[in-house]
Amino acid sequence: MTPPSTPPDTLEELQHRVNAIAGLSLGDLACSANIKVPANFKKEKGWTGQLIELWLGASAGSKPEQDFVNLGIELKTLPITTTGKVLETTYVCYAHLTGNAGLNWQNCNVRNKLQHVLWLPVIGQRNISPAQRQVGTGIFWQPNALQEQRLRHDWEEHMDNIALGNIESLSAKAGDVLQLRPKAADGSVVTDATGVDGQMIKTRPRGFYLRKNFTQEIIDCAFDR
DNA sequence: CAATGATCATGC
DNA sequence: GCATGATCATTG
Repeated sequence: MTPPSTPPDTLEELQHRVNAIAGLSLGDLACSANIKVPANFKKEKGWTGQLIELWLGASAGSKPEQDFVNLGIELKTLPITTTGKVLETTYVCYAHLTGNAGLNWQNCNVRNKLQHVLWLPVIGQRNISPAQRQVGTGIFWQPNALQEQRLRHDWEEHMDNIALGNIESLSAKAGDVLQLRPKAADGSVVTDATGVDGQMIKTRPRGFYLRKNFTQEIIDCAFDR
């Protein structure tokens, strides 16, 4: 088995690719693709995601759009335990801290990405080596009305705070399902933002993240629990 | 011991 | 620096 060289043309094709790697370990997938598996993810934290992208034929790159643009689907790997518990929060996208006038929930990047996502659970327990971690069954998900409402509520609250110059007092504690956290190579990276008095300030870049309770709910629902 | 805040790799 | 892929590790 080798990784596909083209993106999937249809949802069915994508589903087949997902089914083909379900149950396999990251070691199997890396070996078949001639890639070396890191001993741990202290470095190369995005390794799993990039390996799965390769196997599903996702268009690589850092473009702010879905992984499968033609299908309108976003791919997310989700680290879980063998008993199905979500281990980490999920990065959604970069948060712009200025120039957000005219941006609303309907046209924002968060909604655009979460409109239709393919969740791929992967064992992520640290006591299981990366090579041995198994890929689970893919879950095609679209937010229901209530889920979208909760996401929208948190998103609007965060965006209001950003616009009002409260970015420095915003912590990851805000938001029931969607949080704002630092997102940068290290603490030296800064970007423009609006300060409390409306002046331009420099602050650490932020990103939107999905809380664990939210993603847990998605997989529980998918496994009918 | 979960969650927040920090950090790693890569390609512009 | 921005944006993608995320997990690490200190701390409350």
